[in-house]
Amino acid sequence: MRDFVKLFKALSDETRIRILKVLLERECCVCEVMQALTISQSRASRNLGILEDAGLIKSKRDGLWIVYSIDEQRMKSYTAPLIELLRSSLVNDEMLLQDRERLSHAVRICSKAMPK
Amino acid sequence: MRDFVKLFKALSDETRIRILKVLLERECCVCEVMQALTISQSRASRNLGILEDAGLIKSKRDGLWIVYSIDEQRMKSYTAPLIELLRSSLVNDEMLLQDRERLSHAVRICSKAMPK
DNA sequence: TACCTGTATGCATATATTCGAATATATGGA
DNA sequence: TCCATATATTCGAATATATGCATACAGGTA
Repeated sequence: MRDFVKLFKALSDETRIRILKVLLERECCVCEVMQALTISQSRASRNLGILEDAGLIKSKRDGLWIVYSIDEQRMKSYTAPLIELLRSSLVNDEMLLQDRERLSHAVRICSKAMPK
Repeated sequence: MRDFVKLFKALSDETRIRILKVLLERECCVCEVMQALTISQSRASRNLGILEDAGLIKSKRDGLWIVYSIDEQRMKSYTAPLIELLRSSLVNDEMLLQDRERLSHAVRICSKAMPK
């Protein structure tokens, strides 16, 4: 039986919803997510891990970076309606506008870009 | 903006998933839910309330009883894919088989039927 | 090897959630 | 009005979750 509880738990957090919406725009490495949402590195990493563990996103290594993206393979199965649900809510999402704006200026090198 | 977090929080609990699946079978009053799942009265009432607050189910009074049911009106909007997701998982659900069996014997009068 | 950098994780803490037991509320009948 | 009963709510304890800080880990480079 599919683990609905784990799936919905992963979705029941505002930070993770924001991350998913940003990932619907394009794939991101951890440092881009933290810049887009202006959250800490550990917070970004941990929440990305929870989303991945729930099967909503996947990761691949690209040099020093770990790049996360919506798991299109799974989307075709049971997570598809969930992703569609998120997609349908992208309009008039003020928070997403800000996250997207910051993402457009995000760079892959964090330490210098984000002294904090 | 739709309150996804509240919606998914409501779904991220095994008791509430079981309740939803039972309600997909047929509408139930609180005491039928508690008998079907063999849970306490306060637990049944509280979790039904959470599901209702999230907009997944609705309630109507029938004499002494409050009867809960899937909110078909909302199903047509954004909760539809969620309900479909649940429906698709009804097969091979061992727990549901048991809940359903107990529901078939449930009666509307609790105090005598469930001395506990 | 040694070092730098991006990411993951262990730990402590603040907050949130869940539950049972007890109590409050609401409806219907005598 | 008074009582019985179905449901809702409050309270406290146990447990789970989210986060920051510090540190460990891993890949790239010299």
